[in-house]
Amino acid sequence: MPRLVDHDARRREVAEVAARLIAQVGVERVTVRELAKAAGYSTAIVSHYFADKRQLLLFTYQAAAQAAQARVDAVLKPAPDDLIGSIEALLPLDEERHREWQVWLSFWGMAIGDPEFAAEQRRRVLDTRKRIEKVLRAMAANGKLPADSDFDLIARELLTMINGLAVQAGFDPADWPAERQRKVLRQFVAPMGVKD
Amino acid sequence: MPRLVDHDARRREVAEVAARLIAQVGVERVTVRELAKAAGYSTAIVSHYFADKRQLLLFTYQAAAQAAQARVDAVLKPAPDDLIGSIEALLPLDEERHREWQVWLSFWGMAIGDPEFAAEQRRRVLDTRKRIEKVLRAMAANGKLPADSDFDLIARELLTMINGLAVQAGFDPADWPAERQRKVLRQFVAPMGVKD
Amino acid sequence: MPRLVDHDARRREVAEVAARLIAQVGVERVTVRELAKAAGYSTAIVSHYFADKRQLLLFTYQAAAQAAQARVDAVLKPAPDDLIGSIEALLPLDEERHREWQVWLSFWGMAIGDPEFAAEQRRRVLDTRKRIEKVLRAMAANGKLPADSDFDLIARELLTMINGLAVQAGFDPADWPAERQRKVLRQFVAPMGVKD
Amino acid sequence: MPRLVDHDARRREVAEVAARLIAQVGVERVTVRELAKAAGYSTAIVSHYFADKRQLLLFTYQAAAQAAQARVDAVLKPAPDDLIGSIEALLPLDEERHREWQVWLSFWGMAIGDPEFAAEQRRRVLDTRKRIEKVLRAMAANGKLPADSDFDLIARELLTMINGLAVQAGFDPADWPAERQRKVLRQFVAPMGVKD
DNA sequence: CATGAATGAGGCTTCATTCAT
DNA sequence: TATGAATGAAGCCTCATTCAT
Repeated sequence: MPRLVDHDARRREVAEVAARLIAQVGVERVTVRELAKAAGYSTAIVSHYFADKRQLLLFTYQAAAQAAQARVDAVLKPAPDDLIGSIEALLPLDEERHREWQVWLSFWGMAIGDPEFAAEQRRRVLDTRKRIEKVLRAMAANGKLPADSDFDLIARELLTMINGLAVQAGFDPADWPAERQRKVLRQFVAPMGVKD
Repeated sequence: MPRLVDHDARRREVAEVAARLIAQVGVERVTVRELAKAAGYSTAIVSHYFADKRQLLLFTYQAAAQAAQARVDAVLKPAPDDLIGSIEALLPLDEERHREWQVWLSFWGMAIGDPEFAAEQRRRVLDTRKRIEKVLRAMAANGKLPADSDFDLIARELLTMINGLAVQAGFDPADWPAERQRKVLRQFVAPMGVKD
Repeated sequence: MPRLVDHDARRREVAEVAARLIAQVGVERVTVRELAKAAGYSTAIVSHYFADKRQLLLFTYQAAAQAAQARVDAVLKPAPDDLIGSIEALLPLDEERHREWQVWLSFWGMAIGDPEFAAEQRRRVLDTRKRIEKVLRAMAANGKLPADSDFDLIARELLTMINGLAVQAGFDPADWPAERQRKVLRQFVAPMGVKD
Repeated sequence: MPRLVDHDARRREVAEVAARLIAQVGVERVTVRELAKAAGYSTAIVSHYFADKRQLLLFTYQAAAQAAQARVDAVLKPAPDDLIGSIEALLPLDEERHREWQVWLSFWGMAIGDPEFAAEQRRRVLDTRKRIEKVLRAMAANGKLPADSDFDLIARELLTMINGLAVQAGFDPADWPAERQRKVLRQFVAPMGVKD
């Protein structure tokens, strides 16, 4: 009987290596050879677990998105109205999340001129916005936000800020230490009329 | 007597074509051949006017940045404290500026893993922020803003918003018509205590 | 006690599947993976039952040759001088034999540049010619053919015709229905002075 | 001004090298690298002059077909009813034509499973048959053949013989010296009632 | 100044084969 | 006996760059 391998686990493993590489050199400069070397396999490993290099990248993108979501969910599970917490789970406040944003930024570049990745990006933005909106509604239910707020608009503003912060911190982390990011975040949230 | 050619004009011309191509297919998928064809020159055009493909791209980046700056300057010259106007000169409110942001987004992808382009990006962000700060100070001088405002912080917030809006509008222009962008912009600016 | 497997039967089974595949896609495009899938085994099937992919193909070639011979023998057993019958047993008159010729044609292509397969092909031609010659001598013995005929030459002519027909019918079966093949066959045989 | 090159001549040159290689190792084992080496160019030469390796092979096939036709035409121009001559122009009677048939045989193998090459093969067969038929009609016009002959059928028989001879001579040239091929040819033509 | 020809490096992918289980 | 995992070699192709003209 042959050695059996958890196919999905191996895919995630490869995708994880890919993400690390992307953060370092950019999606478009990730080569199968480099990836294989970094993962400790031969170049054929990619074709073994993915139909295509493209499929690997798509999977990597989605895996990264899921990881980010999971982080947010972990915050919201005990406190479904923890707006600040769920946003901070997304911001590049530490090394790990900084690296994650490097990956997003790189994928954005790829999405220009690649309709499928652009669509994926749109999907993710929409999804994140809906989650933020849900948090806002939970806040309203708890009296932390006026019930007649324009939840969609506020969610858009918040996501706008998140993306904007991430872009800047992504390219200039030294100029955007966690404290400064949090300060801007508070500044944005303050005028929303949030009550504690 | 050799035919004289305006070297710099030719460089700008090529960069303009490059920018158009980048917006369509992404920086990393722009090939010298495609560029030459689009520009109506031979493939040797790059080596002729630029040391390198890389230099061409860098020049393209800088040229695009200058064009954006010029647009802002045109607004500020008659009205140095026109905050909304100068910001709107940057947002992807119409087809042309949308295309310009596609170029930025694409360059961001390239900047991941390319220190020189990342530095260029940092430079540009800093520069833009300084310009916004200058507008804010002009506003303060005209009594439109409290004199003790944290100009740096506000400029950061505004640029954060600009980048955030551009990312989202860049990938989903249908979801971000000019009016919606302006609405978010006003929403951001309102709590700043701007007086007219 | 290990499960006993009829090694040879398994080899023939695999070769049969290989022949089917060859007729569809050509020898050179038959992959072990595809073959394994079609046969319902794992990719290691080849190494198990054959030293090599090459040996598998050689075996397939020989098995196909034997099948054709068996068909001829079945005709000649009851009637050793049935020239027309034995030739028709070789011609691509129906779907099955058409498929068989696809296999031969494909192997011919492989034989170019492959001395071993070329030798195999020569062997088969020689063998078939000898069998035809034997039929001719049987005919002579039965008074159906002048005893002083040049049996070798006639056999060569007949095999020439068989191969020629098969090539054309192989690539254009619609243009070579059984009837037309038989017509040409009769036309060739007629001047030989065959008596019934 | 750049060095100009006769594009078509270069294509024919490359195709000629390809044909030589095909006769040696078989179409499917011709690699771009080997071809480039044999032609004295870099591997990029193929993509330079052909869209594809496949296109190169198709071109090679067609170029070889044209060369064969030209040889036949050269015979028929001064003597449009020279049946034997035009057929001999096709048979593998010398080294050059033997090599040419190696190429055909190899392409046949490729045509199995490749509809486009199979169609090309059908086209060529049909074309050659029509040319033979034309010769037959010229013969009839000159009283060398009964006017009511079944020209189509005779042409089919002759082409059948040509192909059959070529296959056998192709794989066993030692067994098929020119004289033997001619002998079979005469044997075939004799019963047709040709008058000189 | 400008070009088309030609290159060499390197990318992705496919495939027969080997190996531990 | 039989398997799925994994490999390394090799294939085709693309591309930025160089060079003679």
